[in-house]
Amino acid sequence: MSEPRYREWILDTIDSLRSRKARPDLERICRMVRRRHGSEPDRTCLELEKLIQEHAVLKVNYKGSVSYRNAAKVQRGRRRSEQAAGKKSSSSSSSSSSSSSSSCSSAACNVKRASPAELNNSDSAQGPADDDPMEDMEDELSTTAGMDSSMDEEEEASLDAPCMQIQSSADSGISLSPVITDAEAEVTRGSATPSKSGSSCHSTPEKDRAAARVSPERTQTAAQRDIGSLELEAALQLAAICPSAQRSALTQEEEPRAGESALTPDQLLSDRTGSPHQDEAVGSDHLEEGEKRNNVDDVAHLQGTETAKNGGMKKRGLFKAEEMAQDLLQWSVADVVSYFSAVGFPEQAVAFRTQEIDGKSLLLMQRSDVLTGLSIRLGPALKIYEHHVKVLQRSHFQEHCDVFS
DNA sequence: CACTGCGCACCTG
DNA sequence: CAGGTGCGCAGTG
Repeated sequence: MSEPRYREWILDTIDSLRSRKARPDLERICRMVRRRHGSEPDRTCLELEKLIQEHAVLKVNYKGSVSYRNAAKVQRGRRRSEQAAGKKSSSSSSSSSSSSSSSCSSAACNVKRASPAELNNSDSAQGPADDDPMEDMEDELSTTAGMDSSMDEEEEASLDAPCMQIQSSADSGISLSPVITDAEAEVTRGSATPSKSGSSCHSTPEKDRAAARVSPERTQTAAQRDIGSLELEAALQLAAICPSAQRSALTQEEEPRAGESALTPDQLLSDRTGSPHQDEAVGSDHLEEGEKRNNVDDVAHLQGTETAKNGGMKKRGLFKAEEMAQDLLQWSVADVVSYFSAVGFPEQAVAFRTQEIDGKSLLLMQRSDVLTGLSIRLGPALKIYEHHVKVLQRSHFQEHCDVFS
C-alpha cells in the first residue's frame, strides 16, 4: 500500500501537470513532488509504482512516451460511453460503480481499447462485453502490463513462438492485432521505446515527431482496440494450442510490470512462486489440492453459514472452490451478500446488496469496482478483492478454460 | 532557470 | 463535433 500522503501528492501532481497541459511523466512528477513536498525522486518513483499497482495511477504509453494518469479521472471520463455501450448487458445494476471502474483499468487499462494508446491498458477497458468475465480479467491486465513500456518486449516476444504470441497478445493485445504488420511493429518499437534514450524522436524533430504521433499511437491503439474483442477468443484458442498458455493467460493479469510479459509462461509461473499471490496465480492444471487450500479456505467459510437456497452453492458438506466458482453464475444478490457476510465482511456485504451485485456481476468486477464502486473502505475492499473476488473469478475461469482445453 | 499558462494540432468516439 | 492530450512557446518570478 502506498502511503496516503504520497498518494495524494502524486495524484495532485498529475492533476496539476495535466491542467498545465504538461505531460505527467516520471520526471515532471518527481520534480514537482520534490519541489512541493521535498520528497526524494526515488521515493516518489517507488510510491508511484505502488499507486500503479493499486490502479490509483495508470501508466500509459502515449504518443511514444510514458505518461501517467489519475485513474479516477480517466475512468470517469473516457470510458463511460464505451462501457455504457459495451457493458450494459452484463454489469447490470452495478453499472454505475463498475462502469467507473472501468477503469481500470480503464485505464490501464485502456486502458486498452478504452482509450488510445494511453490507456493501453488502462485499466481496464471494458470490452464489448458479452457476458464473459474473461474480459474483465484481461481488462485489468491490460491496464497494468499492457500499458507500459513492456509493449516493445511483447512485440519482440510475439515474433518468437506461437505460444508467446498469443500469450502476449492476451496480455497487451499487440501481436494479435491484424493491423500490426512487421513494419508497423518496427515503427512502434522504434519510436515508442526511445522515450528515455531519446533517439529517433529527436533527430529530425518535425518528422520524427509526426512519426511518433502517428505510428506508435496508431498501431498500439488499433491493436489494443482490436484485441479487445479478440482477447477472450485468443485466450481460449491459446488454451487449446498451448497448454501452458492457459495458465499464463490467467496469471498475466497479475503482472503489472513491464517486460515480464516477455517471459515464457513457465518463467511467469516460476516468477510467481515467490509472490504473495502464488496460490491465486497458478492455472488449473497446477492447482493441486494443497495449493488450492487458500482459495478453498475462503470459500469454505461458507459451509456452515450458507443457506441452502442456491443449488450450486451448497453441496452437502464441503464444496470446492471450483465448484463454487462454477456456480457463481447462479448466485443471486442474496448469495453474494451472504457470502461476504460469512467470510467476515458483513458491513461491506451491504454494499453488494446496494449495488445489486449478483454472481454474474461479481465475475465482472474489477479491482477498481471493488475499491471505489462499492463505496466501502479501502482496507476491507482490498481484502475482498484480493482474497475473494479474484479468487472466485479465477476459479471460475479455470473451470471455464478447462472446457476449451 | 524553473515554473506556469495556454494556443494549437492531433486523436478518438 | 466534443473532449482529452501534450508540444512548444511566451510570460513570470
